[in-house]
Amino acid sequence: MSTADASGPSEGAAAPRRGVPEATVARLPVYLRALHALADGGRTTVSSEELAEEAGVNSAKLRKDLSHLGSYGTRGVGYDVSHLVGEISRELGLSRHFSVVLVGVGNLGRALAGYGGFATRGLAIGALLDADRERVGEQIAGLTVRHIDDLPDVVTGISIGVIATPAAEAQQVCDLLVAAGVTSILNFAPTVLSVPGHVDLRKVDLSIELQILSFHEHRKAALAEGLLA
Amino acid sequence: MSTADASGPSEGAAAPRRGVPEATVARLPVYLRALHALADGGRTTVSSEELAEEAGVNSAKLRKDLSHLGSYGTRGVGYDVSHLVGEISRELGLSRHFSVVLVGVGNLGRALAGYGGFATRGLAIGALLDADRERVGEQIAGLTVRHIDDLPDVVTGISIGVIATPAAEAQQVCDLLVAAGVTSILNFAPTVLSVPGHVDLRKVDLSIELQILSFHEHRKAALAEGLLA
DNA sequence: CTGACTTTGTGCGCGCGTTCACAAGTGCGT
DNA sequence: ACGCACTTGTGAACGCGCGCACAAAGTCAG
Repeated sequence: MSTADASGPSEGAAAPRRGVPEATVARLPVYLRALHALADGGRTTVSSEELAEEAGVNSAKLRKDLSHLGSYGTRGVGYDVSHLVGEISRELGLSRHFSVVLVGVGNLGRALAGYGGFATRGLAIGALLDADRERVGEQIAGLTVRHIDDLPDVVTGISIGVIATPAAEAQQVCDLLVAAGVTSILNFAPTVLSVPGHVDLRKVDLSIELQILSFHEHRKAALAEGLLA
Repeated sequence: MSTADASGPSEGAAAPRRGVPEATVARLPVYLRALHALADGGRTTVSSEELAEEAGVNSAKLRKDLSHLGSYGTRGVGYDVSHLVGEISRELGLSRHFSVVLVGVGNLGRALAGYGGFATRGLAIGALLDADRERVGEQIAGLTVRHIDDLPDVVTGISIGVIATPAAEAQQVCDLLVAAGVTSILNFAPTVLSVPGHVDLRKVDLSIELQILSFHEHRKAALAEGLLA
């Protein structure tokens, strides 16, 4: 369960239940977005082929993914758009309307707070925190920034935390969140965090993504030079 | 090669050469960061066990990863920190000092431009573009924002593009980048982009990450309720 | 020089995820 | 009522990546 990477099961001991594969879970939000777009366009049903195209995946994969959360399609017809939206939302827990606490209101934090995609469906930022007294009291996206010292009071009933602080403070903030009862953390700080086993941790590292692209460019360039020689 | 997800090989036809696994490439930047930290701390050698701990991975995995880019360790001793930094940097193409063009200077774009992690080692933003005339001319992180119409002139010699625009404009911007010769794209807009086969595409989707955490919270909660019942 | 200790590099088995290909189910036209 | 066209759901094969466990290789003390 702990230290789950942006792409990896994690898993400790307990978990099975109805076992939806981690890889599938990671794609459900994409399907959901595509379905919303279709619904807004007035569509009521959609075939796996079409939806797969829209989501940028293989149609067989899509069907297998959906089959993991029950069979909600009709052979010969396809899937009912609004019904599928409901089922995926339920599976993702979006119908529970979890709140999120965001720590660190720098440029990235502001971007996240203002990010339409968050509030769009089911998830909403419930609190903003920062260590800088200058920022406390500021209004962002309809919320008032509070001081990090208020963290224990603020996170009552909130189980998801987002860390958008500098790397140096990330582990400390992480520990505070865990101590306050947060059990899922999304880390944007460029550091490896350690958390207790019962806490889910995901990371998004902007510079790593770029370095991976750099690698591919490097490889392409080396290949091209090799061909020239 | 096209439509590579944040976690998946991609692959079209050509590629082998010396074949470093995609999963390994994704971890190299993490090792690199840990190594820099060790070097700054004055360390000259490090064992796989130690470095693995620092990077949050299994030590066997670390050794296998490093073995993919040649054997640079000394049995009984460990790895030479600075030498390893050089080798990983070379493998990632960071010694080529690629420049990056960033399109979209909203909150997210600003965050990216100011992100220390970028410039840190080998990669630097070479140009900022935006469609909003209000923002053109503005100075951000030492660069002047230019208009998107200048894209063809600006990206000369730049092969990596970052898209931080709203979803609606992303595909259009993507096409412009590709037309201008960019062959690697990092997309932050919440949309599925399509690119020609020779272009590498990675995406970072903030809301998807949160929805995945929501799923895990949902599952934990359901499990707890199940135990109570 | 020898032997004990440390650490790397890797062969092997296992499980997950992807994909193909097809059987089974559904609606529509005649 | 019947068959045809369409689409789902899944069995099976394949390949990748992970982690264990160990042999090879090097260091250091005496």
